Amino acid sequence: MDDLSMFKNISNEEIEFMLKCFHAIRMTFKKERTIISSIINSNYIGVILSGTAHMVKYDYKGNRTILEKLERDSVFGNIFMSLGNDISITASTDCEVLLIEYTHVYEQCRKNCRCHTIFTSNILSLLSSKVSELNDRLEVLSNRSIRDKLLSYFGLLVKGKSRRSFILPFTYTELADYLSVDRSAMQRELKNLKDEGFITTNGKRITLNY
Amino acid sequence: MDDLSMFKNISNEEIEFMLKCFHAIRMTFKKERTIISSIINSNYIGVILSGTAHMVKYDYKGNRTILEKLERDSVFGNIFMSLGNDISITASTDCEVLLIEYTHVYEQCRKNCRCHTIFTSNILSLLSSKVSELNDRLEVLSNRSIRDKLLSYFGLLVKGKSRRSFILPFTYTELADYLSVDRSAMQRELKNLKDEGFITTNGKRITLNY
DNA sequence: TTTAGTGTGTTGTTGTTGCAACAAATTTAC
DNA sequence: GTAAATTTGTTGCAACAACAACACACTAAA
Repeated sequence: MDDLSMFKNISNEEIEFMLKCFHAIRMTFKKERTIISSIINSNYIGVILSGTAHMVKYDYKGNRTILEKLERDSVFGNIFMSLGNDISITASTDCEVLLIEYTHVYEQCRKNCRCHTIFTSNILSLLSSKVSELNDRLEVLSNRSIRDKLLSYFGLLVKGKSRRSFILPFTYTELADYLSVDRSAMQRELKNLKDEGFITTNGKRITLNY
Repeated sequence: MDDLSMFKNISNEEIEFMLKCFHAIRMTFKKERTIISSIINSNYIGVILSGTAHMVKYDYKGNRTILEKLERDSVFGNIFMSLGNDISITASTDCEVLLIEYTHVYEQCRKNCRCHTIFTSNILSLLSSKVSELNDRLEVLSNRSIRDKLLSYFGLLVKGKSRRSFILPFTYTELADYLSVDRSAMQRELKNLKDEGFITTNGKRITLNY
């Protein structure tokens, strides 16, 4: 349990104590079952303990978009993403989740435990990474052309790395979704980038030559 | 001072005490001056006390994107937005800001003051709203056409309001930047929407007829 | 092993968007 | 109150991207 980001630097004994204090709920969900109901979604913060789940969105046409893939350690709840009627979280395999009421995140109880302070600080860190992630995506999407979106995204993937090469963490179809562009148009642009020598690809391995 | 979101539920005396404890810095900036320097940006969280500022990004072609408009109570800093070389915060009028070191947000000092706990909780709230805001912007930008971007953005502006009418919080030039589209193309699309009867405009007041 | 499902790669066509350029209106500065 | 700067509104044109449609590769299931 102490390997979860939200419990970082908290001992297992302390965690056990906190979870009791928080009246945390442990639930299991069968594959394909909906984890988030509107009741839960307004008051709880959840973390996946085992299995995988998808955060999905249905648009007005009924098209399903996977907003996020959740696995052990992934956190969800209204603080991280305003979950409206159109968004839900569904178990993609059998999975186990831990649910904690918001109140405990926002307010320290009287006891003023050391672990609670750390817990809050951990949630703060998680939220901060979330913001960073969203900002990255925004930076990519704010490019006007597919070419610039691709280059901007590739730039993020090699940022801070020594080699200007990386393995795409998506299928190409998913990449098009992430960039919010037409897949075939993206494919065409990738081809152009290859032909012009800007990039070299080998399956999902992409190398930037600039 | 106690009207600022980050100091919500904290008395002015406590605030004064905290600011001393935090070694908070108060600075003023003349119009058009850059507020964020790389030194400040890595270690501080800032809040605008008076005046207005813009968080802007320039891409390699020189296109300007307004990432955010900042006014009294707006908070900025790396937890809220990874500020790179291409992003800066510029005073759009003379303004005054308060700067607090990160350390104080993440870590409680020994004293374990009530106000510090509340302060952290307030920052948590702010971050959470930030996430929500970014998600909104992402939803807008993930639309593939200018028309859908506009309609999606207008939809957000009337969400929860009784009247399907609002005053645009931007100039039209700024709106184009916000949507990451060409201004003239956006203007053309607005004209189409008007001609087709979807919207009615009167200066910056826009009414949705659907 | 066949079949269904999904991902990849490609192309023609059509509608949309970015760009450049300009005039008119409005705001801001002096 | 006038000049300067910015915003708004328009248009033609060229470039671009979405869409649709298809073939092929690969994977998983029956």
